[in-house]
Amino acid sequence: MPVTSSSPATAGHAVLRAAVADWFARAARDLPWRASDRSPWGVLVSEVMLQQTPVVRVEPAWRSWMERWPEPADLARADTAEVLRAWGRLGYPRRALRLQECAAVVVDRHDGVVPRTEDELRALPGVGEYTAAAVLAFAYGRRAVVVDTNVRRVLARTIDGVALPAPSYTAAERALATALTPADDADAARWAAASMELGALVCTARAPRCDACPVAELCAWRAAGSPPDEHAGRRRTQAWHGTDRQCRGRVMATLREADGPVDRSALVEAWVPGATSMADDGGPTAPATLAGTGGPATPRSTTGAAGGHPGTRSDVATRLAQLDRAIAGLIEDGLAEQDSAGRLHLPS
DNA sequence: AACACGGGGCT
DNA sequence: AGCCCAGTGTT
Repeated sequence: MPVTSSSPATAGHAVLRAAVADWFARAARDLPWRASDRSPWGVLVSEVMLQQTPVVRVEPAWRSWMERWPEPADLARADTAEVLRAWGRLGYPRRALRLQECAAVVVDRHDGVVPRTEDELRALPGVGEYTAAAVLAFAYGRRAVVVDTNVRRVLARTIDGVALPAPSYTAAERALATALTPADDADAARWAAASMELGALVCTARAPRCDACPVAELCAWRAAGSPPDEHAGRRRTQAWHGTDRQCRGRVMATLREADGPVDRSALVEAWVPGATSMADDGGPTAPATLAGTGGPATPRSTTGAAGGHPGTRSDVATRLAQLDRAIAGLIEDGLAEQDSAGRLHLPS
C-alpha cells in the first residue's frame, strides 16, 4: 500500500512492530546513553553528538564529556575554548557551541532540568524535530514520533518497497511514521529505539543484512525483488578535498591545537604549505593577497574546490582566498575571535 | 525546498 | 573516489 496519507496503522503494521521489538530485545547495543544510570541531560548530549556523527565515534567523546561536565550547569560555565577542544573531530563544531548555549538555557529558564514538552525542547538551541522527539522518548519514556535517517530507510523499504527514501524528509513520511507509532508511551519509546537500531545494524544503507532481518518476510522492498534506488542520479556527493569546508575544518583544528592566539602565517602554512616561503622569495609566485586580512569578496561556497595547477600562482591565490572565507565564516559563527593584533583564537 | 555545515571509515 | 552517518538553522 502506498504511503500517501496519515492512514491508521494496519494489522501488518502491528506485526512489523512486534517483530522488530522482539528482535530489539535480543540485539540492542549496550550504549552508555541507554544505561539505567543515564540522565535526561546525558541523553540530550548524546543526541546532539549523534547528529550526523556515527555511534562509534560519539561513544568515547560522550563518556569523557559527561565525566567532565555531568550537569547542564557544568557545561554552561565552562570555557568555550575548552568545550570546542573537547568536541575535537566530531565535526560540525557549531553543534558544540549550541550545546553550551542549550545548557545555559536549561539552567536559566528550566532550573537546570531538561524540559519535558516538545515545544520547550524545540526552543532549545540545536534541538530540532528529531532531537526533541528523541529526548521525549529516550530520556522521559514518552510517546514521540522519532524519525532519523535509519527509520526513514526502514520504512522506505519495509512499507514503501523502495531501496532508499527521497533525499529530503517528506510530509508523507512523517504521516506514515506517526501512524506507525504505538499509542502507549512505553511501547512508542521502545519502537523508536528498535526501529532506529534495525536501520543501524541490519537494514543498513550500503549492504543490508536481509538474511538476519526479523521482518524480511514482510518487507515490501524484498517482495519487489530489491529494486535499485530510484533517486540514484539525483543524489549529490559533496566534495571534500580542497573545499572551503575542508579549509574551515583545518583552521579549527589549528586553533584547537594551539594554546593561545594563532598568527595568520600559521594558518596560511596549515592550508597552503610552502606559501610563506614563496612569499619570502619575493618571486613572481608570491601572491599580493598574502598579507591581506580583509573579509571575503565572494560568497561562501562548498563546491569551490581549489582550481589551477599545483604550485601555480592561481592555485595559491585560490587557497588564500578560501582561507579568508573560512576565517570570516568562523568569526561570523562565533567559533573564532580575532585579537587586536589580528591573531585568531577560540572564543572564551 | 535548497544550502551550508566536518570528518572518518568502509566499499 | 564515492557513499554514508541518531540533523539543525538559515535563506
